[in-house]
Amino acid sequence: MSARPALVVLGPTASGKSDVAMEFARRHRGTEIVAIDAMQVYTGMDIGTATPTAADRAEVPHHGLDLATPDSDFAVAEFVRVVGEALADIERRGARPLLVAGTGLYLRAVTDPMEMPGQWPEVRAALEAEAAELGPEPLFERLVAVDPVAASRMEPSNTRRIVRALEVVQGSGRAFSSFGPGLDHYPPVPFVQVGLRWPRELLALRIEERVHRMVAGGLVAEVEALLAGPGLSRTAGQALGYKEIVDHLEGRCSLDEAVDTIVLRTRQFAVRQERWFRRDPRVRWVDVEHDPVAEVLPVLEEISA
RNA sequence: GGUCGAGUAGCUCAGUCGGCAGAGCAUACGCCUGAAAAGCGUAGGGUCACCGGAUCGACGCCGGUCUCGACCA
Repeated sequence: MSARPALVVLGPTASGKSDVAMEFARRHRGTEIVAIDAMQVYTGMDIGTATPTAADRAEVPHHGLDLATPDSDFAVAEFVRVVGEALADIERRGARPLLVAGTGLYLRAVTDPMEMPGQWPEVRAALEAEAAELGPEPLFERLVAVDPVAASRMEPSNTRRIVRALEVVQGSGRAFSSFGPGLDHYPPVPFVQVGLRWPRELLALRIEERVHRMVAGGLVAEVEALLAGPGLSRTAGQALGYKEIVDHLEGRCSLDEAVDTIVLRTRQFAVRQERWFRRDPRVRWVDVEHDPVAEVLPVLEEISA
C-alpha cells in the first residue's frame, strides 16, 4: 500500500453515498470509484440495485460493477480477488481509490486481511441433507466438539453458518476458526472510512421515494427482461426489489403489494446495514439530515488530505 | 329504528370450564469468515371499547353505553 490511505464512504441504502463519491471524484481528478456492493456486481440488474449510471461511469472510472451474469452464483472470495486487482491497478497508475460500500462483509473482506477457506460442495450437500432431516442441533453439537471457538461465535439454530463451518473443517482438515481472528477485531488498516448516518424516519422516506422512482423508471421491465433470459441465480435472486416483482409478475401479489413489500424490506435492510457498520470503531460518522453531498463532502475532503 | 356479529399489543387475530394476558408480523437491540440485499437470536410493548353489578376471583357471566360491520325495515 502507498502512504496515502484509500478512502471509504459507507452507509445504508439510499443514504446518498454514491452522490457524495461522484462529487468528490469530480473535484479531485485521479479518483476512481470502487463499488462495494453484493448486488451491483450483476450485469443487467441496474435499476433495482441503483448501479451508477452510464453517464457517471463515463465521467469517473468505476470498479466492482458487472462482474457476473445474473444467472451465475457469486460470492465474497471472488469479489475480493477482483477488487484486490482493481485496487492494485489504481495504485499503479497513481490514482486514488474511493470505495463506496453498502455491503458490510464485502467491505471487511477487502479492508481487513481475511484468509478465505475454500468450498467443498459435496461435503456441504451432505451436511445440508443431514440438517434438513435432523435439524441443526446434532450438527451444532459436532461443531462444538471439533471447533469450540467457531461454535461459540454462532447460534445453535443458525443452520447455514453451522453447515458452512463444518464444511470447512471437514474439507480443509483445519478448524474453521483458524482462518482468522473473527469479525470483532478491528486492527488499524490503510483505509479511512466515513459513514453516513441518517435519522431513521428521514431515511425511511428517502427509501420509499427511491423505490417508487425505481418502479417509475422501469424496474418491472428490467425484471421481465431478466426472467425472459436465463433467469436469476441463487445469489442474484435474493436482490431486494427483484424477488418481489417476480412474485407480482407470476401472479402472487398485486404491483402495489409488491412495492409495499420492497419498501418495508429495504427499510429493514438499511437498519441491518447500520447495525453492521456501527460496530466498527474505525469509522468516522457524519450525521446527515438534508443534503448528503453538502454535509459529507467537507469531512471527506478533510480526511483525505 | 330493529336484529345479529365484532371491539384484546402499532397491525392481523387466538384465548378451552371464571383462576398469572397469548401468537404471527411490525419495532428496538445483538450476532455473523466463499449465499451477506442472505442467515440467526434476544427484548420491550396491554385501561382486554367504556360504566356499573354478581362472585374469593372476570377478557370471559349479568345490565347498560359507545363505535364499526352485515342484514331487516
